[in-house]
Amino acid sequence: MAAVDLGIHPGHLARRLQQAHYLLWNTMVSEEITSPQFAVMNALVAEPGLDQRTVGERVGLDRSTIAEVISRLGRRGLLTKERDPQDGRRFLLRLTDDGLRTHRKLTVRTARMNQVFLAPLSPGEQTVFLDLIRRVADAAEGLRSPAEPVAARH
Amino acid sequence: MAAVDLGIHPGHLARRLQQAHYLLWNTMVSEEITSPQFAVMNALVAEPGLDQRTVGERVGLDRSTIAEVISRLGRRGLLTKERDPQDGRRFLLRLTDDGLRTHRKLTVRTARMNQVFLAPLSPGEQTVFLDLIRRVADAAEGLRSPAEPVAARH
DNA sequence: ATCAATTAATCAGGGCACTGAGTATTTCGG
DNA sequence: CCGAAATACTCAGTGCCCTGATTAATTGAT
Repeated sequence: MAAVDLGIHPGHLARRLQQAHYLLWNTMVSEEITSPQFAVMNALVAEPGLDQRTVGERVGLDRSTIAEVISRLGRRGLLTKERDPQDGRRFLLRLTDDGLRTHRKLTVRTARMNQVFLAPLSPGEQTVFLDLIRRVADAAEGLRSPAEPVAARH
Repeated sequence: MAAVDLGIHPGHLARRLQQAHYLLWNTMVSEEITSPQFAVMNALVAEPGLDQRTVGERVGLDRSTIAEVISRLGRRGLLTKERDPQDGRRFLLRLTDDGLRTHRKLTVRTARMNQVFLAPLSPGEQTVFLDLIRRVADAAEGLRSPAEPVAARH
């Protein structure tokens, strides 16, 4: 019986946490717009005219995923995509009026959902919770690039 | 500027946490076997001969996803699937010798990965971290079924 | 000015996750 | 015993997530 207790495996718990969140989002926020889609819209509210790659960086989505998410948002008429006249490789992204309206509406619901989601924890625990997740996620993300050798250059 | 700070949104952090874990798993544990696949194998080490649905319940995967995961594990010869002679609807699942060997090998690497993953936190914080995630995930999962009325009867 | 690296975006391919609909088998009420 | 309800699994469809390869545009070094 070499089985392990997954209840103490952070990865397994992280997956279950995300699934729980997915479920709650779907019932309390929107069945149309997903959480990653909202994150992208939110980034464009903060900084209109960002290009695809940068948006992905802001919200933590890789190049392929961000392309799909943006294409879906575009199909629904929530954002526009136009070539950067300064740099023909980029597409500049902007929310439409509809996109702005949707973002505003979801912002309210999202706040409510967050309260429900964190309700099992005391206010103090909630703060700790967010802090701990952030620290673990940040640290692991830092491991991505094998510590660029500070570019000694020429 | 109605943009929100996603850094205090537990759902957004949960997604980033899971992505970070995915990355670390891929580099430190296995590029072949994924974390959900390991979870399924682990459930079958603990309880050989479980049916598909129950395995899904144990590891937190829905009926569709568990079917895919099991089909992949079967294709690689890590588990076998045979009809339950007692109940023709079920398939009983068992790890092969190869599956058992693989599980044993990954168990070691998984433990190492967990250490690295949680390294940014002090031992005390690690315990709190796991406890908080578990509580939030459990509570949200409890919201799934609209509170079965405790079946008073007969 | 030109050719080589770099960069933004796309495409192909594999895997996880959910819902709603459909099939086969078992169970239960009358 | 028999038909309805429940159960295990499958299938189709959508969306997120990653990697490796490709294409188009820009930048940089000779």
